[in-house]
Amino acid sequence: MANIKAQLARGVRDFNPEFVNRRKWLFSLLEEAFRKYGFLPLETPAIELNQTLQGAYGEESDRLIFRILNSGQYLESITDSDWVAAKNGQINRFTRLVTEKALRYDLTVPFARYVSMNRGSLIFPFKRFQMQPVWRADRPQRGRYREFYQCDADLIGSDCLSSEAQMVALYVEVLVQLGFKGACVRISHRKLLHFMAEALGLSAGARSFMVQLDKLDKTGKEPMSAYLDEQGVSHELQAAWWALLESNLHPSELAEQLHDFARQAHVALPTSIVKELETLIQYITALGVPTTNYRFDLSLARGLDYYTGFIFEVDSGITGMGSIGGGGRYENLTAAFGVEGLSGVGISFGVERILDLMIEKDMFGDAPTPAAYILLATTSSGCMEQMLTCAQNLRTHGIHTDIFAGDPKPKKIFHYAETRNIPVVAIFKEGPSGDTLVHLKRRTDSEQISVQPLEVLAWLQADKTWNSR
RNA sequence: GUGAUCGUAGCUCAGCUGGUUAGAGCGCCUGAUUGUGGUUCAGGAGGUCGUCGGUUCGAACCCGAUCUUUCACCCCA
Repeated sequence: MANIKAQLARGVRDFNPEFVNRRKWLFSLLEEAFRKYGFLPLETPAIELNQTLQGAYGEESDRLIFRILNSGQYLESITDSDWVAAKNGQINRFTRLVTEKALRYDLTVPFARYVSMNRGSLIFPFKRFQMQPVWRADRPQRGRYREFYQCDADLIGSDCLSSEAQMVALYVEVLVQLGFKGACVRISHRKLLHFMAEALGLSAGARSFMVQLDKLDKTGKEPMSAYLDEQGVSHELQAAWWALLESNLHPSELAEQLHDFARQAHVALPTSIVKELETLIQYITALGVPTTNYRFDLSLARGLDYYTGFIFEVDSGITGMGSIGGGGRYENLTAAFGVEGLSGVGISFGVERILDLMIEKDMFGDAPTPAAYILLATTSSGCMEQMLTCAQNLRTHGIHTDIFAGDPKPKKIFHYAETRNIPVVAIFKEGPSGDTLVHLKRRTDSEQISVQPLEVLAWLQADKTWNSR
C-alpha cells in the first residue's frame, strides 16, 4: 500500500525543531531592532500577479520566477499558432497565456506595489520591515535554495541622508549583537560609480562597467584590466583608478582622493556627490557607529538596477564568506506603478547565510533549546489525575511543562528528558500510606528530592538556579 | 538555462577488474548490570544497493534515461 516515496522537491527543505528555534530567535532579535528604529511590520501575499513582477528584474531573472498555472479551462484561448510558436522556442509568450499569477521573487517589488496601492492612506515617510519567504527557480547549490527567507527594512518618502546613516547603524548594531564583531558595512554610491565610468571615458558603457566591477572581488583584476584596455582607457588613467580603488578610503581623506583622481582624468568632480559623502560621514559619526564597522569601497557596485544613490553591502568579518546583507537608495521604485517622486532606502539581511554561518561557526553554543522546563511522569496509573492537575498548575504559572506519554519505565522517561534537554524530571508515585509522592530530579547534577504534589510549584520557584546551566 | 558531479541500512561510509545468503561504526529496539536515564555486556530489528529501462548465463558494480545532491557559469540571498 505504501508506494509513495517520501521525497522533497528540488531546492527546498524541511526545518527541524532545533533550526526553527534558532531562526525564530534570530527573527525576534531582528524584529526588536527594526522596531527600535521605528519600523512597522508588513506582510504581503506569497502570490502576486504576473504584471506586478513582469520586467521588474530584467530578462534573465524572468525565468527564475515560479509561475502558477491558471485554473479551469486555461487552454481554451490557445490557438494553433500559439502551439506552433511555443514548440519553436517561444515558450515565454506561451507561459504568459496560461499563467497570470506567480510566487513572489523578492520583498521589494511587492512592497513597491503596496506603497503604490495605498499611497492615499499612508503617511510618508513610511517605514516597514518584512520577514517572509520568497521563491526562485534557480539551480540549487549549498546555501542557495528555491525557497528562502528575506528580511528587509525600507524607508520610503524621504531623501534625507539620515535614513542611510541609520541603516548603517542598524546593521552594525544587529550584527555585533549576533556576534559578528568584525562585521563591516561597505558603502559606495551609484552616482560616484557613474562619475568614475565617465572619468574613464566609458559613459556609454557604464552598465557593463558596473557588471565588471561587481565581480571584481571574485574574478580578480585581470578581466577588469582587459576590459579597460579593450575600451581604450590609457594605462596612466587605469593606474590612477586602481590606486583610488585600493587606497584605504578613510572618510576624512576620501574627498581629497576623489579630487585627485578627477584632476588626473581631467573631469570635474560633481560637488553634490562630495557633499553627500561628507554629510553621511557626519551623520554616521553622530550615531556613534565605530569607524571599524564601516568603510567606503568604490569597488562595490551591486547588481540590482533600481539603486540610484548610496549602496551598501555587509561583510561578515569572517574570511572567505560572502556578504550577509545589502541595500541602498532608490529614487523611483514605485514609478512602474505610476507613482513618481518617492525616494527611499532599503536594506536586507541575508538571514539564510547568517544562520548557516552562525551554525558553522558554532555561534549558538551547543545547548539546544529545552523542549520544556520540567517533565512529569508517573509509574502508577493511580497518580495520573494528580499529575495532570499539577501540570496545569505549573503551566498557569508560566512553567513549560511536558507530560511523558510513553511506556512509563524510568529508563524511557529519563532518556526522553535527555534527548529533549529537559532539565527537571518529576516522577509521581504512590507512597507507603497510599498518598502520592513526587520524586523531583535535576538531571544536570542528579540532585533528587521527594515532595508532596502541592509543593512542586513552590519548590521550582524557590530554586530557579535549576534552570541555569 | 549551459557544462560537470554524487546517490549502498535513520546517519557517516566499506564493498577488490560484474559471480552465489550486501558489511562496519554510530543511532534505534529488547534484556542484564547500574542508586530511576547517561557506563558496561549480550542480543535484535532495519537495505528489491535513488528510480525506470538495457547489455549479460549472472549487475550495487557496465550502458542509457530520469530524479536528487554537490560544483562552475548565468544570476543572486
